[in-house]
Amino acid sequence: MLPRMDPSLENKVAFFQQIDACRNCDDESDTLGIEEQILRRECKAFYAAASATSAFSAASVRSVASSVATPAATSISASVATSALPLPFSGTKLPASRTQRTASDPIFKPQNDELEIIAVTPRDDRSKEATTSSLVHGVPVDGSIIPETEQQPNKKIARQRTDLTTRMLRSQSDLVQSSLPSISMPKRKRTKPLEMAPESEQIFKQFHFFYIPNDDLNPARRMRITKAQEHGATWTRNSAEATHVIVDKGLSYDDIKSFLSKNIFPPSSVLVNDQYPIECLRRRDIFDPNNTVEKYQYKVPGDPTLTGEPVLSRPSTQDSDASQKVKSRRDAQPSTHATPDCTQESSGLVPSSHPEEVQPPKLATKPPKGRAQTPVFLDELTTCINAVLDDPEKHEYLDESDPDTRDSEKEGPSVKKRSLRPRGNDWNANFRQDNFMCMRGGTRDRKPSGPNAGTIKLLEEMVDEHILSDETWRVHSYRKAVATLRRQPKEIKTAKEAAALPNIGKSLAGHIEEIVSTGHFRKLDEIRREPSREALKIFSNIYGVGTPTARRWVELGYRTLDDLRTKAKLSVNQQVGVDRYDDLLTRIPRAEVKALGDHVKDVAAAIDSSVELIIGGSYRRGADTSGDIDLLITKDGTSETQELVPFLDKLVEILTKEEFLTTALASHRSDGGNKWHGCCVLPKAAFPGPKKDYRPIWRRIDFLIVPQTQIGAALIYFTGNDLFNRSMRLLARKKKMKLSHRGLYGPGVDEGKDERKIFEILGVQWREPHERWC
DNA sequence: TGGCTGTACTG
DNA sequence: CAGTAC
DNA sequence: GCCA
DNA sequence: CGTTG
DNA sequence: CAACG
Repeated sequence: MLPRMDPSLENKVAFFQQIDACRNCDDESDTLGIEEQILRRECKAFYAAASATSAFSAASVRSVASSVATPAATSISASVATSALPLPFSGTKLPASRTQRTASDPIFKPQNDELEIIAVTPRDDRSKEATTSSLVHGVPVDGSIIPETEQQPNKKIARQRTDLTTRMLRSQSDLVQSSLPSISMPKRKRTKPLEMAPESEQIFKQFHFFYIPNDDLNPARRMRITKAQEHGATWTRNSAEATHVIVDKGLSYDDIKSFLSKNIFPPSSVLVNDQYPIECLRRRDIFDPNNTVEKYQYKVPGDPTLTGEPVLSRPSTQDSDASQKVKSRRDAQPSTHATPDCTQESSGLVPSSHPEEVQPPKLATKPPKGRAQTPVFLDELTTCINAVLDDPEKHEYLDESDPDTRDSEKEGPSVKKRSLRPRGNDWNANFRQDNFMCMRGGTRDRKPSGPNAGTIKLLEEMVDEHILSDETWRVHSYRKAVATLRRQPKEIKTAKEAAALPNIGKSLAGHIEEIVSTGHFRKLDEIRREPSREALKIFSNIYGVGTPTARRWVELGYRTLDDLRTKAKLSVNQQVGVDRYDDLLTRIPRAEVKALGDHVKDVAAAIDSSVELIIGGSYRRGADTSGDIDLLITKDGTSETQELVPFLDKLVEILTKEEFLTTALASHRSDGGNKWHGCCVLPKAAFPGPKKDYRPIWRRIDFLIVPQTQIGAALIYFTGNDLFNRSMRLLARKKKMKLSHRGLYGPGVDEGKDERKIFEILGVQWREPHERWC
């Protein structure tokens, strides 16, 4: 084990960093009055989140990437990733393993940037650095940093909360970037060694950032500050010299207004939220936060200038616009209701708490704005969806390369405002509109109609064939193309027309034309003619059977389910899949999903009335039938999955005893078991009609226990749909963050509790569950 | 030419 | 790890 | 299969 | 046989 | 599960 671990070195490094960060969370001494409370609050939250979380891992990223590629070629990297995976404990048992988990868990948190840095750093420096840094704080750093290839997560790494006695008050000078491109890397204590970015990326040079709270006690904030410094920014504590006032996420204008009024900020200073610097880095450009496509994405919630001005009012403009000045407008504002409802959806930032609506939400949300017409924002989700399955053009702003950008450094401290290309796009509006259309169909399926219904149907059939052929990426492309086609208001008849659309290339365009003109899709017909195709299809519909297995069986000469029953060796899950083949393929009427969910809720309430159950999946999106039932189980005040394990065990035990649950399909394995997969049947008692007609139909049901700190991310994940999730994740990644069912992570970002905030951070306009069909 | 979502269990 | 599922 |  | 991938 | 120690 030890020797092999080398590959996970990065993770280890990151792990230590995190521990370090956590440790510092406890740090309290502070001097800044107003922020003090805020700070503490934040630290606490972060600490909890950090310990409960585990999703941010480069390893997993790699793993995913590799899994996508050719199986053979990727095995190595994949294995590496796997080996580094900390298991999120299992639910049911193994208290022992838990200890280990605690230690390994944090490994997940590494941030991209850090890993990169580490990767480049020479080993020698590392150890040296580590030592140094530990001294810096006068705090014994737990197990030296990554000694060598040796250490294993195994070693007990106690997450000690050393009271940070040594809360160093950094002097301004310390804060300012050390001009020396330190050789060492900020592995452990990054107090001083800043890993300065290349000259070309010193986009913040000449800028003085003033943070609120203005300290680096919060690990997340510290990370952001460090990042900024590495890119040339100066961290100032002198409000008078601030060029940018960066307000932490979670703080609204109201929270800071008094602070603003008590200090003097230059009129030219810019008030932005913590996302702004991050975005600047991503774009490598100091853009105008007031004039971006994302509109108020970088403003502080409640900022009077936010509500006050119509979105378009100030086109590009220069600093002239007083709107972003921090200065004195503090007086006027509060009145401007903090809830900029109409102005921008971005207002979403509003701390409005939503315990999470449990079901398809109240209609209220929809009504917004009369200015709906404004093509103005395409929120990024739209963007991301487009990214994933649509329009290419609106991506431009994501460009990374840009030699041009940096040259213009000379400008004064004034903010350089560069408007991003305003994208004109009506089609975007169309897109949105269409999307709605889809949904609206209402409870019913929204597919029957549509100008391209015929074409879509054949293409979807082809998708199925490609699935059987295990042509993953082709399937992906077809799906995206279908999604594009689905939202076209007019019928696409020629290849040329088709090819002009996003996600439809030469090949598919040709197919489309063929379908439209001949009414047939030869390729499809051919494939279907293949003998054994039928068996292949039957087999891969078995739960627990994928195309490889199905194909193998076909090669072995099997053709029917009976063949399998008598001749094939079936895994436990596959046995269930075969035995209950028809049941599990039968769609579940919405009413039954609800009935099943209600039953579980009743039982759950009897065990612990404070536990909350939410039916996710397509049901939450408003589907009239579902393929299975997803139940998210959470409880107020929980921050770790473990806390709900006992409950889940009990729930399953009872439901099994009363024969609601008929079989378990998965859930165990050592640790990290946060879910239970199995089958259930509607209780006879609940069956409408004569008992004699009652035929229990086995349904797939999944329970997922989620600490409250991750419920938002979990909801997003388990609400889907697929394309929607992929879009979100892709977008997150483009923004150097990572989204998983546990939360959204990235430099300075760690959000899992609030579904809306995740949308916000990603710059995606909020969408109700029923609007998430892509 | 390489990427295309991200995580966890099974055998 | 390959395969499968969500 | 599409895209950057 | 238990672990690892 | 297959490979490994």
